[in-house]
Amino acid sequence: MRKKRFSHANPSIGIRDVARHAGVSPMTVSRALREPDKVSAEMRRRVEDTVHQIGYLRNRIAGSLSSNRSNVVGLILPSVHNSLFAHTVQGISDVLRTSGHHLMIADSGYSLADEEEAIDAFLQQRVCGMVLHNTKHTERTRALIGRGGVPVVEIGNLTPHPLDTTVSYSNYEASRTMTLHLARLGYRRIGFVTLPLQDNERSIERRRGYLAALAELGMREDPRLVLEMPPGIGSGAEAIVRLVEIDGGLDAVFFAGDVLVVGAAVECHRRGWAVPARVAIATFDDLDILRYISPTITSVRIPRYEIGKRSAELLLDRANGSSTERQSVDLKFEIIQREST
Amino acid sequence: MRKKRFSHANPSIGIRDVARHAGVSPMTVSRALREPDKVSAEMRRRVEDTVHQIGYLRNRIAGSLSSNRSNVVGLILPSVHNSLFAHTVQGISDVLRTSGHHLMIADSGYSLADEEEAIDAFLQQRVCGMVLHNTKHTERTRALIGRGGVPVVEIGNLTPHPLDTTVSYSNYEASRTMTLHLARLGYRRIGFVTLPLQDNERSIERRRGYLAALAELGMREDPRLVLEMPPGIGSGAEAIVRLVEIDGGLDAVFFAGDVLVVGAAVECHRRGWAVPARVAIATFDDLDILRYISPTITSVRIPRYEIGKRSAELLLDRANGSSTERQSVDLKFEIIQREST
DNA sequence: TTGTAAGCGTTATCAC
DNA sequence: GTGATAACGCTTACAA
Repeated sequence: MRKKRFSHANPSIGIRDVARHAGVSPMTVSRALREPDKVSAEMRRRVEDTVHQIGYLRNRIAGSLSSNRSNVVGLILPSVHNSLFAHTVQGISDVLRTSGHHLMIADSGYSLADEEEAIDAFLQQRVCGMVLHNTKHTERTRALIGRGGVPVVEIGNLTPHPLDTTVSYSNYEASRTMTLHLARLGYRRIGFVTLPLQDNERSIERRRGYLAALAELGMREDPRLVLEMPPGIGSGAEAIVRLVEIDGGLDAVFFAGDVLVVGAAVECHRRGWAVPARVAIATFDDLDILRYISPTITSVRIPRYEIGKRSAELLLDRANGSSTERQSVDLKFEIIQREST
Repeated sequence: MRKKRFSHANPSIGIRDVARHAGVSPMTVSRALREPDKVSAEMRRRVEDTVHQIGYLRNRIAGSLSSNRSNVVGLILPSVHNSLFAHTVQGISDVLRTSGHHLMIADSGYSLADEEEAIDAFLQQRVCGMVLHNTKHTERTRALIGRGGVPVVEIGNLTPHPLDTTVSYSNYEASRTMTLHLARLGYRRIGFVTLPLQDNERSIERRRGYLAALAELGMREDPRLVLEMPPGIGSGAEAIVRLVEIDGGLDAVFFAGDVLVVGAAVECHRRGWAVPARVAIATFDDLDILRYISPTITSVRIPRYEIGKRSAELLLDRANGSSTERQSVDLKFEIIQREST
């Protein structure tokens, strides 16, 4: 016997209502909606008609509980705000949409503790998989994911010890390669501007790549030529001025990310410093604008959309059990040589 | 008698396990976790300890089904990719995080049909509210929302006939005001570059505002001075060239959104067209970069972060029943006068 | 303050 | 191909 509960404000139309109206069992309705092939053509039509008639809306919450499966993927970004991630999110979103999945986004505010909290929350929501931009995590995060039984893809860096699967590129190699590229072009005193290093494996790896290149080249590392700056256009402008003023011999600066280089380019223009004659500049992240401003700016191109796409694909493969192996997919990078170097 | 289902791969730890270990009833565990105040201090501690010990993870799916409440908000954007939305998403995200809610994002690809599909999906997921950027919708979308019983906030335009609540600014007024501003500065032949108008109330309203201003000023509307262009930097460059070449008397161009104006600025610089002497330029959306490039660019400033924040706040008020009235909140805009005009 | 019983709306299982 | 039944893991309502 079913009792009515008073609390439910929304006595919404359920699968049994559809069943009653169509004169079939709830189970048949459920089948007709989820696996139309396992139901006779006529039955399918009858159910679909009834659904439209009475305006039935499937309850995925109930479905998920019953089937112990969900169609929601969680994504954790250092910052929702940062437009660099937009391409990656689009890649993920595009894949999920075509397979009937949904995307939940949280930001970790560049803090490992916040990431942990977000992961905990996602696990409580029983997401079917997670994409993490970070590759550094708290102990408890690793523990949670370890026993969570939920597939995870890390995308910020091709880390040597992934939690599970990783789809990315090597920040170390990209940074090293660009530095070598600058040296090959003849630059001898190369400055480096990094984003905050705290808890950020990507920044740390980029700096490591820069230093490795210097070592290979037999160039002496000079701490005064390495600046740690917050993100932002103004930050890049400030950085180029400080570097040039510290060292008259400086002939190139590599900006390790964000829009720093845009500020630098503008500032050079403003001060009449010829680029690349007076100082060459290069950057990570092939922002659209780099191709348009004058001089056009040399950069590392990262396949951000592709990273989103592939990571979502692999995640879904793992989530539906069609693949069980952990992978490390290296999507590489390119050096785009332009006028600024 | 409870039968075991064979299908469940993850015989995860449930609330009854916690209850057993702690020597209390499941109900008490539930209370201790959701409403700690309604439980004795000692009981609270005992439950919390047990939770940590056995590694229990709340199942929100089950909770939502049972309570007929959810803590997930759905957001539908024309394009996830577009970085202009980043501020708004951040505003929403910040509010949701502090109140224990989650954000699900879908994109409608600038198509009303896709928006409808996304809304249908969100409703199936039983979101507790939705934020829509679009203000134009299909019939069925309106019907779905009408009977959905789920609060909705529209944010793209302060539309006169909102589905429910709206938090935005008037695209019409902003565009009109900027056009009047240009006229007041002495410009007499003002071109207008709009983003695609198809199904986009924002673009349509902006053009309407421009035309209204011309009428007020007694300036004749010239269809050749109105260009509809796709978004993108290159698009803006192309537009300025076409407009200047069409009409030698043109003395200003108002770019109605996106990064169009950046392309225009760069192109003017490249061709040696003095800004604003040869042609003045202005735009919607106070992108960071507009303050840095030379000349700095006049723009409409829209409180994007604030729109996200306020819309999330109102949505939650509606969702938890603490407010039942539909509102139209006008967050206004500002004209930022800079060197380009 | 704590416990008991019933049910949230669906799906897995197994029988027909 | 279709249906009956028992869960899924939690919360509501009410009793103690």
